[in-house]
Amino acid sequence: MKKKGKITDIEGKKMAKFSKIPEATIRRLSSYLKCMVDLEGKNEKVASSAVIASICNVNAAQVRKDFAYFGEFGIRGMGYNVKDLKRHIKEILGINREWRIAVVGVGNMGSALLVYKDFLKQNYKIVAAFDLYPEMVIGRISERVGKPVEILHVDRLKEVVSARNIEIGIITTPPQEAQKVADQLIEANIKGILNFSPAPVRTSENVKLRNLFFTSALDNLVYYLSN
Amino acid sequence: MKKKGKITDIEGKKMAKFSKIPEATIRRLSSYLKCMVDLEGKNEKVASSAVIASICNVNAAQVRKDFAYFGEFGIRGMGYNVKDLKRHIKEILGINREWRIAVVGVGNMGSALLVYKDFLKQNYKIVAAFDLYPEMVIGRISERVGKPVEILHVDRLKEVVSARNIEIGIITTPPQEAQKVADQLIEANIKGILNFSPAPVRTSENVKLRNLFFTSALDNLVYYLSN
DNA sequence: TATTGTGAAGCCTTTCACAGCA
DNA sequence: TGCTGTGAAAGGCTTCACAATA
Repeated sequence: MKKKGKITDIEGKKMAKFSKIPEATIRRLSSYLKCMVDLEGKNEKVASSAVIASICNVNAAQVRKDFAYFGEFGIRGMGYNVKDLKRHIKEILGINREWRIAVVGVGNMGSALLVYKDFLKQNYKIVAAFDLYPEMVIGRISERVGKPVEILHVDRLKEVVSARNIEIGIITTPPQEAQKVADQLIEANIKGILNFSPAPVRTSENVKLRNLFFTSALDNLVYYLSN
Repeated sequence: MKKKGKITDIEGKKMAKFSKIPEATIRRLSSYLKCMVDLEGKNEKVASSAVIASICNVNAAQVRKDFAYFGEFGIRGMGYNVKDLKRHIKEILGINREWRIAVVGVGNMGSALLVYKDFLKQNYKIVAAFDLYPEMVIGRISERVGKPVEILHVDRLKEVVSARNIEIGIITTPPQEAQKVADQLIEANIKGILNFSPAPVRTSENVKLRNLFFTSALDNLVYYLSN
């Protein structure tokens, strides 16, 4: 950080000073992070932008520019220190602390998420699960995945979100329930929603929404297979 | 289609004549399609670009321009016919026919996908499932999800992909198996791979890859919650 | 010497604004 | 009249090319 200092340290937290960070950069940061975890697992200490670029399928200048938005993390002539870069990316993304999550809808997908190991590795902690029929859920999944969290009736959503300091809700209900659940999450003062259900969902202005549509990934793949 | 005819009909198939279609447009088409399905379910016959834009959180001009790459689908003064537009989008994406899929790795996530209803609705058909320990899988999931497809040993992948005309492989193995499975799928002459495992995967030039990293969606959400 | 950090150029995408049309 | 289709302008992102430097 020298000429134009791109980062401010406020109370020990790194923040982008110039908030004109491209959305695409943020998306790529996630993928760079996966790359760092992978390289760390292979005991690589240092990685050049060229190496990172080739793993993540992007241009090397892109990689350097993406990092440069947030500071000077590299060593000229060498590359980037894998451990340090990993730490920096986590700080930038805000995932250098635990995020407490509720899963709403404990069907097949929901129960898969309850035991999804990659969430835990990344400091994402599912601390509550809700369903319309908690007793049936327990019968359905308990012998298979154990009992990672108690399954509660969805009526208790607001109370429990508040009591357990839950900031993010994941919707894994059937599509016809998705909007209702979103409304309940908003009512419970959730901060962000990740919608796994294949239905469009509206939120209020102050609740961030991300959709994760499985078929969209397939649609995209198929388009490029067909054209 | 009038001045610059953006579409050719070759053997009954619509194709983009000028292939300079933005990638972002293709991503949005998927979301417009979900919107159309939703509106159709609500018995809406016609939708303006403004309505579609507001549901999909984009600009109305964007919506019109996206469609205009492929033809003139709208009616001035009216909007777009929901059913027709849905059909057009499916044609453009190439999902107006069945796509045969194999799921590799029948753990919690894999078995959730085997019975994921939205795939079927969209003409995505899972016609084979593979695991390292098929007998154990059957014990694990059969009483819960029934037996949508027979679970086969992964050794039979190449043979079965060929015999069943499978074009797409979905990887839902633990991360440490992902690359090996990708290599086997490539060896089996698969056309495209959708990687659900949280590990980076390399493919050969002629095999298209899409990653669907759950934590990336969370990372992105969290970044915007933190900043 | 190898590789980063970065202005500047070029390219791509979005938005505006309005002509064209049902 | 109301909404689409689209040229042109604006804006944003990526890539190039090279100075800076460990």
